[in-house]
Amino acid sequence: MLTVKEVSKVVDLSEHTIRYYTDKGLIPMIKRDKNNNRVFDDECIGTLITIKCLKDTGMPLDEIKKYIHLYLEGESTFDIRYKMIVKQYEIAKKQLLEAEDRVEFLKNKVALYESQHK
Amino acid sequence: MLTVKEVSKVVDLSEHTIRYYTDKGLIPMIKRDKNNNRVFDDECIGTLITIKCLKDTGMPLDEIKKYIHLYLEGESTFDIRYKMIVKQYEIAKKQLLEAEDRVEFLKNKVALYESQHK
DNA sequence: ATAACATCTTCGAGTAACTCGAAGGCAAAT
DNA sequence: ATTTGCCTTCGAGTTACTCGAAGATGTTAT
Repeated sequence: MLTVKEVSKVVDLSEHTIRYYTDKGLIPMIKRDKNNNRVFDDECIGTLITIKCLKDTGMPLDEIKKYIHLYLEGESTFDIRYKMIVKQYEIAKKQLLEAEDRVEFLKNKVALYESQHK
Repeated sequence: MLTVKEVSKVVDLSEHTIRYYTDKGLIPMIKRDKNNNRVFDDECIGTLITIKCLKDTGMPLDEIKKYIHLYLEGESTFDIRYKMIVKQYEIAKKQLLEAEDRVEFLKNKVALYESQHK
């Protein structure tokens, strides 16, 4: 059972961002303790990790929210959720190629600078 | 010599975004034709490609602008420019690892969905 | 020649996803 | 008892787009 500050370290997102996500309804299973503080269990943390991955593949928060809620609806939403994940998987693979290109590009730039350094 | 529309296809950025960049001063060497239309030569396109790469490694537009202008100042700014590029190169390598992790994560999710599909 | 169309321009408003700081509540430590 | 530290909510500000409207200009069709 972790606090906002603790999960912010675990998932590497700012405390502000984590509160923003909970308030937007992206982690609907989150509970509060007797002092009204957010408490994160393993399910919440797993959800946050999924949110982060989907966000980083460019999925808008509204669509991520939809995915989480479809998941909570159960088996009947299997097909649509599967399609959503496959789509992001394709995007992730494309992003990987682009990341490789950027590394190449900057590696060449660095090499160029170093060749000019007398 | 290309128009906004043409470069938008070459570098895969929207026409709006390209105008936004020129108006922000990120492509200071850009010229206008007799009808006041933006015209992009090879140098402009090279600059745009560099801008896109730096932006995708998370550099803010203001800092990219600074880099471009330092470049135009010549040799005296060599060291600072070199440091800026090395920094983004390190970030690009980190992003590559993260992109790999996302592909792995989503690949596993897809596999999980497919194992449950009867 | 004139009308229609495409493509360019500027401008201002709107949006997503943070990002920050202030003001205040509660609980343990000195 | 008060200071420290972490939590809360709220509202404002920022970045980087993103969009659409209104208008100038140049090209093509009749």
